[in-house]
Amino acid sequence: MAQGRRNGTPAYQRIQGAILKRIEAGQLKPGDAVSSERELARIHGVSLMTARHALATLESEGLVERRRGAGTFVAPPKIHFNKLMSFTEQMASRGLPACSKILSSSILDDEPDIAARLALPSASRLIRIERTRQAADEPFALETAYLSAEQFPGLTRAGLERGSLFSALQQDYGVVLAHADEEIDATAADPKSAELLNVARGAPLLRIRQLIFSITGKPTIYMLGLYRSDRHTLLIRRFR
Amino acid sequence: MAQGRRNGTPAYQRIQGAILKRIEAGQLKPGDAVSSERELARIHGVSLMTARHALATLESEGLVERRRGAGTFVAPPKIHFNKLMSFTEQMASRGLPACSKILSSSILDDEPDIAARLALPSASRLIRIERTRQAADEPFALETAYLSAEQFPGLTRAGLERGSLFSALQQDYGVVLAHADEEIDATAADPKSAELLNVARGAPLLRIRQLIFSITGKPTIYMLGLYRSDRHTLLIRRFR
DNA sequence: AAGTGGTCTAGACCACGGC
DNA sequence: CCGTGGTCTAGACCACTTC
Repeated sequence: MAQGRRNGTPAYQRIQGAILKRIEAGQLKPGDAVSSERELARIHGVSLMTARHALATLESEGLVERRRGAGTFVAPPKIHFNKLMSFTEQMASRGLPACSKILSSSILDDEPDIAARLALPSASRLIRIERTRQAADEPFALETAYLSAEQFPGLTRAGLERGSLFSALQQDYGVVLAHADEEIDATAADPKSAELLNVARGAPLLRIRQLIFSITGKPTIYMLGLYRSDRHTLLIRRFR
Repeated sequence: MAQGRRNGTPAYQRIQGAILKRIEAGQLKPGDAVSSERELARIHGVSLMTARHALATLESEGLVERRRGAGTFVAPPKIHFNKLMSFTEQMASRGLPACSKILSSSILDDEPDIAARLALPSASRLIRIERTRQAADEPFALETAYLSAEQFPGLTRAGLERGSLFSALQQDYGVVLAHADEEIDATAADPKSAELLNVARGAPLLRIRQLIFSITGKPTIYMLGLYRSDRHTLLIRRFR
């Protein structure tokens, strides 16, 4: 029979799909045993190597754990460390009410450094959006985002008040964000930031400069964030 | 013949080792083609599936890229984002000379908060090691590590001057570290830290508190680090 | 002892890339 | 066209865990 593709999808992907469906439906919970290689091979009418391949790649994606002699088990809930989330998503995931206020939204045409980071010609027109972020009526962050004015015409007036910048890019411009490289350090609050964040001048702030890439690999947003360190800590997980 | 293990190592790992050796020796540079599946199978006297497995897992580890119809190529220089590395490893990977100085090394028995983070009974005896880290003759970090005194007897005097804490744990106690959860914020330098780091009192510092886990999942080291923000930035990459 | 994952064989056909 | 990686078969033995 050769490829057991009934519909163009490789057999091992169909098997993975069947398992993922049961996990998403809640029939399989973390720690539960998944069908064994031999069982999957029998059920789906494939060879052992194919069933094995399905489980092996699910393991490398962190969805299941395999223990020799014991079986294959649904992996513990994935922890959302190091996830690229919009502010709105972050707050929602913590169950906190969030709001943000746009301080300014303008078009610049002489920011060669930032244009370069976005891989644009030096004199490109850029949208700059300055926002404060607050939770529980207290501002805790100041974020300035830069995007290509050419790529996102009309963004300045778009529905940034009602939703997140991330979802606006996706819904209005079809741009899906994939990952961000961030540079993190500490800095002292300058007078303007101090006032906006309601802290003393010179107070330590966490500074995060991030370059956010779309799934096509194109640098899309450059964002500078200043965070009150008494209201915000960054959690990351790193691996060997 | 069944398993082609000549020395207990699986054949696919021997093949990977041979490839990695050539990469490390500089014979293969990023972008260079690696031997094809069929070639590897012939050279090492294994079946195609085995050679394939060797390349497939190297790919999932990000060491090579495979392009259908074209071949397998050494992956571009690995970016060490979000990697758990010892200070010594970090500096070495940047080609910088590094050194550290142990300020104190002592045993404490009344640090219930820290003991709790390490999942130890409140009154556990803890080793505390305070070090400054420096590069180019200037201190840029102050790190305080806490470990179980019971788990690591004699560590205080062990060869921390000659090598890294990470490698000492691995070589002398067989403990291999796997990942770390970190909490990052900004703080102002207190008088003592300011003096040790040679900055003004109140200067902003990047503070990283990390709990480092071994491969067995046991919390093993609690480390508090203070970093001069003018000499050190943290780079991370996050994904959707 | 029975069942599981880990490794391996010696082939096969397909889809794709570059010449 | 030829070589590449992608998928797949129908078995095999080994090492390990669980009972």
